[in-house]
Amino acid sequence: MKSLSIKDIAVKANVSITTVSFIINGKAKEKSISEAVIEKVKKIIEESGYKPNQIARSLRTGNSNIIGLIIEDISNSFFSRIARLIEDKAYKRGYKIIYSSTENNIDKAKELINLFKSRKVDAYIISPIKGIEEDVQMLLDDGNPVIFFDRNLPNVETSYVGADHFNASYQSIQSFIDQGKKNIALVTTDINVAQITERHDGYKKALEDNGIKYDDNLVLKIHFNQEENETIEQIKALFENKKIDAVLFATNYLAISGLKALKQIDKKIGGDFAVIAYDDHEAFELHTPRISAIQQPLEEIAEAIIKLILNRLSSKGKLPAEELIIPTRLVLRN
Amino acid sequence: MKSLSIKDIAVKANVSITTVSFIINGKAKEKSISEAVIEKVKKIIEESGYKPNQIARSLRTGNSNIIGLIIEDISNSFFSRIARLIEDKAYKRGYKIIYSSTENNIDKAKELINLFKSRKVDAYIISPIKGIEEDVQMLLDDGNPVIFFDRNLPNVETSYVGADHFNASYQSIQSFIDQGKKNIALVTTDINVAQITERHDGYKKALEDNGIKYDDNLVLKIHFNQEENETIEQIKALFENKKIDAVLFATNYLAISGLKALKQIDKKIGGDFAVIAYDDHEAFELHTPRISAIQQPLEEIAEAIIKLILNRLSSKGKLPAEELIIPTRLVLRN
DNA sequence: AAAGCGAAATAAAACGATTTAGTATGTAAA
DNA sequence: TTTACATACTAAATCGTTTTATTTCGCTTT
Repeated sequence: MKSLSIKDIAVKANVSITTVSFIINGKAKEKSISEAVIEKVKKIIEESGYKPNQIARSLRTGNSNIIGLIIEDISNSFFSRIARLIEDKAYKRGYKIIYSSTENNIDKAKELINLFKSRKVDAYIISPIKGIEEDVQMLLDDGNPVIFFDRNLPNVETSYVGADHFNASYQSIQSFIDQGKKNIALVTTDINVAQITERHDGYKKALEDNGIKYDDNLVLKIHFNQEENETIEQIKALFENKKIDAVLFATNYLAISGLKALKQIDKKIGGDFAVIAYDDHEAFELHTPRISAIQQPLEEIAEAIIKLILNRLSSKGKLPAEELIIPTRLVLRN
Repeated sequence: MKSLSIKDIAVKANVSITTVSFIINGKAKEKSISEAVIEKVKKIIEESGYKPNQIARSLRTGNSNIIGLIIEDISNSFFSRIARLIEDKAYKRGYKIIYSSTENNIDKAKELINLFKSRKVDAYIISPIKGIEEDVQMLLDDGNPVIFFDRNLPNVETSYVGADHFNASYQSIQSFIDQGKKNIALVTTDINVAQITERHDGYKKALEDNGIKYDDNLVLKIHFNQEENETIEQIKALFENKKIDAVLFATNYLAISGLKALKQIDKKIGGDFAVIAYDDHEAFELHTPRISAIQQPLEEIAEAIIKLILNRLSSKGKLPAEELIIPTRLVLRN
């Protein structure tokens, strides 16, 4: 069964397509359509269950009411939660979200941008990776709103919403030091993005400010796409070979692997060994003992992203790039 | 800057739009376009970076190469993992996924179906809830492929992929009984979907088959949309007021809440008190002691869904509805 | 009665692709 | 020489909307 078109409605109501279109789009008054006709047409639309074809509409108007969301991995709880919040908020304002995961693969990220471009999404929300600067710049040059979140690309001038990774990391290390820890390790990833280097820098700075010498041997960089088992082995090696009394995990999935590693070598978390994880996770509250974590205010981040996007969409001219750095919360669980 | 259209390419190459279209769509040979022209046009497309406007293409061909995925909640790890797998597999076959969460809200689910319909998605993958039968039936009547997963709606005849919830539940209870447990509780939700009632039925049947009387007081039905704190209080009440030596949690988020509750009342999991959770979760492996869980084979489920969808998309005629019941795996962690 | 004007409605172009039904040309078969 | 047919290519219709420009009509005004 073919679905109804505006033409079918026009025929049924015995008016022109134009008239129906004006009524659908709330321009009836403005275009001085008579009350009687408005009523008649609305009734027919109601009864027939007609819904305008969004594809035709998009083709004509050039916008899709779709926002593209490009993230690292939808199955990571940080991203899936943010996605859910963004989806909710966008939905309430009449926008749909399409999301897709890059898996930190530059080619896939580029492909996704092209795909979204050919689908004429109205705006892009991207958690970017290095190597896509040019592609993003092209989007911007074409006048598309683009918001980065979680991570930033220094050479691209567009708005950014993210947590204060540097300070979050700094404070965690400071709290270790306040507890009297001296040999503080950092387990991080080797992906080259601002958010990760900021976390690394905060670690360094906190040590230096407290007169502790930075030791590269206490920093473990895990390769992004490797098997979890290998990660666990590397973390075990770190703890077995070095004297360490505190560790900051730079992402929640690293922390999960780390906890597994600690369990395997039976290293207890407690008085003389402390752990903090970046990004909270359900497992941390439940763990015995409970694991301290840096919480990013997801709700605030999502809200900020949507606000920026909608501002850009509603204003014709280009707005200056804004940077929103949102403070994190260190939840110490002991 | 306006993006290029097929017309621009045609002008540049000094051929007709038709010719360009044939070449883009790989019909050049079939339509006997000369090798020289093919080369020339391809070169121009390459150099200019032209990408066909998918919206125009969709309008004309009537299909979008988009599959709509309607789930309960993308931030639930079961769904986000499935989503990721489906996305991956679909992507490799040239399909995009748009997903959206219903939050178990009938109106939102209906709205989503309409939204996807007006966007002309090629197929629907739905984890359905009661109350949307008519809407789905309309989709089917219009010839749209619809696949249910995780849950089924008995009165709608369409393909379904899901785990063997009844047996999973049955086996869990049987394993409790084999360990000598007698007072076995079930913590489940009050949402009225097949998958949840099947889990309940499996619980009942296993008890009966072992000569244990079913006791409604040992079954706690948690209201779906309530605050987690309330859930925890209810679970605490259950354990404090009844003599219970084993419990099956019917979803992973209930298990998470349950573990929190057990921690609060300091009830230890071990020899004389056993726990199994439906759907595995990272927290369970890490928990002390480790928590047993029923694993659904996500990869298999995703693969089955995609296969069914693609079959339906490639065959013109309607195929008979298929039901794929996939066995689960009970992982006992002690 | 002609001109002017506002109200009410519409015809037709446009968006950017696909596809049907051609046309023009050269060559082989009758 | 005509017919047939393959080759190489294209004009124009079409998908379902939005939107610009235009028409039609009745009513005032001069």
